[in-house]
Amino acid sequence: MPEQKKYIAHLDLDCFFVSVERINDPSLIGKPVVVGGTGKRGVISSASYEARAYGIHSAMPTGQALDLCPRLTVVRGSHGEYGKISKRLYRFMCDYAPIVQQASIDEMYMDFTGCERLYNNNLPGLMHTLQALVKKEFSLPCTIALSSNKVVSKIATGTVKPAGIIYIEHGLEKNFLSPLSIDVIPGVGKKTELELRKFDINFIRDIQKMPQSTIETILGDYGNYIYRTALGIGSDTLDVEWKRKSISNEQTFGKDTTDKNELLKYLFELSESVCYNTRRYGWKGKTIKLKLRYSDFSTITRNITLKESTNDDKVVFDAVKNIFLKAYTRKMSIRLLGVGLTQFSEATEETLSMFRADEKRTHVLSAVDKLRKKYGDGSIHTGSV
DNA sequence: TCTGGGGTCCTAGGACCC
DNA sequence: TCTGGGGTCCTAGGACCC
Repeated sequence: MPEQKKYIAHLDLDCFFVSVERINDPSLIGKPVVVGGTGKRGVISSASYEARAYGIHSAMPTGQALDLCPRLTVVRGSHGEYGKISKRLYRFMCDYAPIVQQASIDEMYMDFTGCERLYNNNLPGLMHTLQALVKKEFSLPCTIALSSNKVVSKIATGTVKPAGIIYIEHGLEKNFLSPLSIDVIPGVGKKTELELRKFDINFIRDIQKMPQSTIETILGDYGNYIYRTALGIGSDTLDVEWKRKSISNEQTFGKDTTDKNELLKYLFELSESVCYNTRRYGWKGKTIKLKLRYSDFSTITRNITLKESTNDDKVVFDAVKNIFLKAYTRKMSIRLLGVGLTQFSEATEETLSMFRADEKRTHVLSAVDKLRKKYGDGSIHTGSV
């Protein structure tokens, strides 16, 4: 029996956050609009195509975007809603594809291998149907690509956005990729792009033409991945069992500060919210991470691994406070602090009730969590510094 | 109006153990 | 005893993605 042909689709929602806001407020349709921070230090997280025409893109400071387009509409956005819609769309697609992988809040892969006959030997036609269904059922525009593997499909959606459909036939992957710029390869960011351009490598065809060893000399082991991608070779296996590996919370202040008491107060709140989220998963973390960004944007991180995993606000705060006081050495104001938890284990009933004192504290914490759920996040704290 | 917030993965060095 | 070699865990930093 000949090897089965793989059919991997990549679906990408077009300027997802903006599209959702346009459902809530149709007056935004057709206008340059962005979702992002409206404050002094805000940045863009999603830009409509009308806004992109002005050179506006995600991660750009909002102020800069307003300079480029003074009539730009900036919407704060409702991130909880985006996650819910994303989940609904995932479940919707599970009715059409036997395997679906949620790749991010606005992207998914679908494996249609073996479904050719089910869809009348017309999978490209199915892509059009799905696109129309997403528009009809979710009022969201999207782009879909179909090819033999994930990375080719992902690159392909990027070439036909927004509202595009593209099908790369088996065997034509290399031809399709050859005229494209190197920076469309997922994983090639600013640094790698610059490094490759130094060697006059500007298009994927430049990589296709060179021996694999050359690119490996430039990029090390990473060159192997880049080389294979350039040839159109990539994974055709979907990862459906993704598990979160860290939970963190960070905050950039409205104004930089050197006030230690104020900074400790922030660390306390960050510790609280990280622990709250960790408890919601029923997990405990063993490694606690502190992130500190000075006003000159230089950033340091400090870790500490505990003997026992925890999701207790006080334990995390005490550890974070400790490493913060040691790490804050420069006489410079701070613009951001972050707290994170990793190395998770399940917080089993057994471990939760190992000690009486612990148990008592767990009761207090779950009572606090209930109140939080009822009255919102900022309503209650378990103490203060 | 200079630069958010949530993540993942990789590297490299040091500690420590056998 | 002028000092190997793996393996694993931990830490710090950095590139990258959405």
